[in-house]
Amino acid sequence: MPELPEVEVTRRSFADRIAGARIEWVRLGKPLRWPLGLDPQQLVGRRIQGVRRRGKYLLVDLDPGLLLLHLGMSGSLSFGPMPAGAGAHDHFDLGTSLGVLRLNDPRRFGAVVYAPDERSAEAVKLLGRLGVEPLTDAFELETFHAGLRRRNAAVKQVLLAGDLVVGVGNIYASEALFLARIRPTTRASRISRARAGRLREAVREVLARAVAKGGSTLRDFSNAQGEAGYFQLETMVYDREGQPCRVCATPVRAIRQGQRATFYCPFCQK
DNA sequence: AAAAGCCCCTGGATGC
DNA sequence: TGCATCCAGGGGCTTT
Repeated sequence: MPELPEVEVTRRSFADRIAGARIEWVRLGKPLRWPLGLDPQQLVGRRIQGVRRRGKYLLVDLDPGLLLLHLGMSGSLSFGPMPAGAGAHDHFDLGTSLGVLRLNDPRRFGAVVYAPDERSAEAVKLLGRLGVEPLTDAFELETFHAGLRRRNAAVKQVLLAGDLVVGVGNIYASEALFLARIRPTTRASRISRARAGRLREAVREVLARAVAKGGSTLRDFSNAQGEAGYFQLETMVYDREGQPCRVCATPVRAIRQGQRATFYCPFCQK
């Protein structure tokens, strides 16, 4: 599920509602990817100042400290009135004066990690290698092209790696490469400046559109208000193997790169 | 330094 | 209906 658009949509769906809340209790379910890193009781009494996003991480700013929250492959958050009970996959509850923030994550690839501040070892370990934010002015063509040129791997895998640019997961990598008319198997080092420019624009376009559509709900994604997204209804190639390309009607092709599915149009993408 | 594989975990779809 | 197999939106870690 959650790539940059889903995480950002989630953030927007509860950030304003939770800001200013006081933490009153914490409930932990089964272990997530990493331990919280702090006695949960230590969180009680702290105020939530706001919620930011970095890549696919949510940063819940506390006073003091912060929680780094990741949705993994199957996580979703909800924030609202006290739920009746906890389900089998509800693995983290933050009870606050303004409502309960709950992480539901069947596969438990997600995580909630406490860090004393953004420069602490705990935070740097998770955020330190992240690339530039694609929807900001910091995503510059010069730097992007230079980064691509020094990588020999397939451009799709370089996008997924997240150290050049963050937030592009498996769905949006295929979609962005389609928009840019670049074949996913192209070695990043061989992408011209002009094509890098197209790719940069395509990444921004596809992520911004997905945010506007509330993200993609493939199986079970919903934002913290329980609302589904609709971007999956307009994907150009993702999960459309054998179906006609929406531009040229050539059947969409599926391949595997690094144990992940890639979709592209063999006619439109060179 | 970069790239390729492995693995964490559960559930849904598919095939026999 | 039951069981085995494969696949899934991520990404850190280890090995080449």
